[in-house]
Amino acid sequence: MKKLIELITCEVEAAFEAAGYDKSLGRVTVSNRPDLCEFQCNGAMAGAKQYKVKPIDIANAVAENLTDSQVLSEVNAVMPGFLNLKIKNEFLADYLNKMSSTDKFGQEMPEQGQKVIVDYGGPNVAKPLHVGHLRSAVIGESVKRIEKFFNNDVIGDIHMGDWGLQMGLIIYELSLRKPELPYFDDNFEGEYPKEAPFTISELEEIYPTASKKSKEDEVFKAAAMEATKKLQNGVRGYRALWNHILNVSVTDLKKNYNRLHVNFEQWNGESTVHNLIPGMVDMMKATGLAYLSDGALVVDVKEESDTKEMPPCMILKSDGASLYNTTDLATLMMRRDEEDPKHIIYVVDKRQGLYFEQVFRCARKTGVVKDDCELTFLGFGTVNGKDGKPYKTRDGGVMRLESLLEEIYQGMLSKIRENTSLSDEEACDIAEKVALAAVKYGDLSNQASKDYIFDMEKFSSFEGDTGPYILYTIVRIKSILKKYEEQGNSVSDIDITSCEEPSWKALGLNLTGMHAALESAFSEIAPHKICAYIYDLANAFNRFYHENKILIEEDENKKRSWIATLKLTRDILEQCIELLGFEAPERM
RNA sequence: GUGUCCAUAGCUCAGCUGGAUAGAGCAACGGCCUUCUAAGCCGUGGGUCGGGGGUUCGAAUCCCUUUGGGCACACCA
Repeated sequence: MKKLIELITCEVEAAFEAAGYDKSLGRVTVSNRPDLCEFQCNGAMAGAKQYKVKPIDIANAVAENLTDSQVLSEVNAVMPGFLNLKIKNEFLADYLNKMSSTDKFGQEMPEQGQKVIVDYGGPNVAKPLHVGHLRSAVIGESVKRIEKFFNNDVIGDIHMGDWGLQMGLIIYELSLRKPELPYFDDNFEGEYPKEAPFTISELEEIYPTASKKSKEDEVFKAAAMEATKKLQNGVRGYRALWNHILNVSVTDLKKNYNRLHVNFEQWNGESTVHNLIPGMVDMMKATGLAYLSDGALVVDVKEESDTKEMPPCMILKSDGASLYNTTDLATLMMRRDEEDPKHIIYVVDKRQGLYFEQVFRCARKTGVVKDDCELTFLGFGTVNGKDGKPYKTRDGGVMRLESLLEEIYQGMLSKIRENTSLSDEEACDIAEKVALAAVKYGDLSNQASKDYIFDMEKFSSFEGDTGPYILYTIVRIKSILKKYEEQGNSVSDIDITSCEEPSWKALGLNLTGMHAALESAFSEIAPHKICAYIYDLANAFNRFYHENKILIEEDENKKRSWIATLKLTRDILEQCIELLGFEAPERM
């Protein structure tokens, strides 16, 4: 269904036309002066020059044509030429009823969905997740849900780093520690053990140790590179070991991501496209686009319009080994052939912006993506501590995602226990939900591209523009609806009818704003627009709640209408937080 | 050096396809619970939107310039 603002715009456009002016001047926006009006149109001032007429004269003429509008209750032309508009309460009530009874609240969307892939530029295998991975996961999950809401067929690919030197480092370090393992015996022909010879915690210790050694010790590094090569060449024992590393890591990753309610349809990684690389490289060489420069195979991606330096995109290192670029390009090629996506969104650290620009250009030039496939780089900013520097633990180490979530969860749990006397089981369930909302809302309410300060106290304080505030609002509504039902009433199939309470109208107008909010969140790939919207909506509801006693309202019709309005408010809020990737408990 | 992003209240941030008095939250202060959850609501104080110039009837918003930051700049990912 059409957005409310479009319906009003239609009215005003017609009035402009009837007054002899261009109808494009009739664009209506939400008022920035709620004390004066609900909607406004500034077209009279824009048109004054064009028609050489005073803006106020145009505004007056247009207002004249709107006197018997079915939509508008009030039209005022004020100096210097604003058109201040208010809509009829009955019209609003009608509109809200239509929203209630229409699928997805009447949100307009493309009829034909398209295939979209979200690439999380994933975590490295064998390295613990940290706050940086939080952003990718949380933003990516929300983007995925928004895409899905708008009828797109969306695939999330975690895209792990599972193939480079890091794997060689781990394998080589392991060969020093446990040389007796059959994986290192070239003559071993039996079946390798099913159990991995290490746990996730050991793995997480081995990798940084080996990484450090390789930076300090050339010999170690060379041996690790040799191990990498053997792995990539398919040496049996190394492959078996690699599988163990992968399995142990993936199991751990799934545990963490499950807690975040983040899911991936694909668990691809750099290794997935290993076999595609030779063919791709040959193709790039054959077309003459790839050439040797300082020993490395590169593709020029410079364009004439560039004002900045644009280094070529490297396909192979001078030693002939593949690198990040190679696997990303090969992945694009694989997706082209297997999924044929129309849009690929990379949710990765914004510092990789230039790198992705190179990859995108190279991909276009060499045809590994089709022309009809849009490529988007959704770069996110750094998570900082209160000192404005990258987030660390108290002793300066990297904060593990696991510990971070646990800390917030424990904080929530003790607060909930203070305030309520719920069963342990319910308290834990609520704490988990509220903690998740706190973390996700805290992240998503910022623009993705900006750095933000991760302030555990702020997120746990439950006050102001936070996830818990949104949940609390929803729980309040649920509680009222439940009480209403307990009084023997049904909350479904009730119509909203208009009333005179300003706080009701303010709430209603806010509800109609959902369409524009979700639409811009979708088109701009900006979950924070949803946060801003539901915060406003929650405020509007809480104001209404405090000004009116719903359950003891004596006018039965009014009461029923209010209940229906509450139900719509709850449904929209829950829809929105679902798009953000969290949910509300029944009580809190 | 080149490019890019940023600079708005004491702090953290909205607002940026130009519009009327620049908004929230936190912090400070003052009200509101015998009535649907006070994790709430209402109110007060707090700003030359980094500086300068320009375009415009109108600029936090667009353009130029300047200062101060962050980040990136082929064999890491």
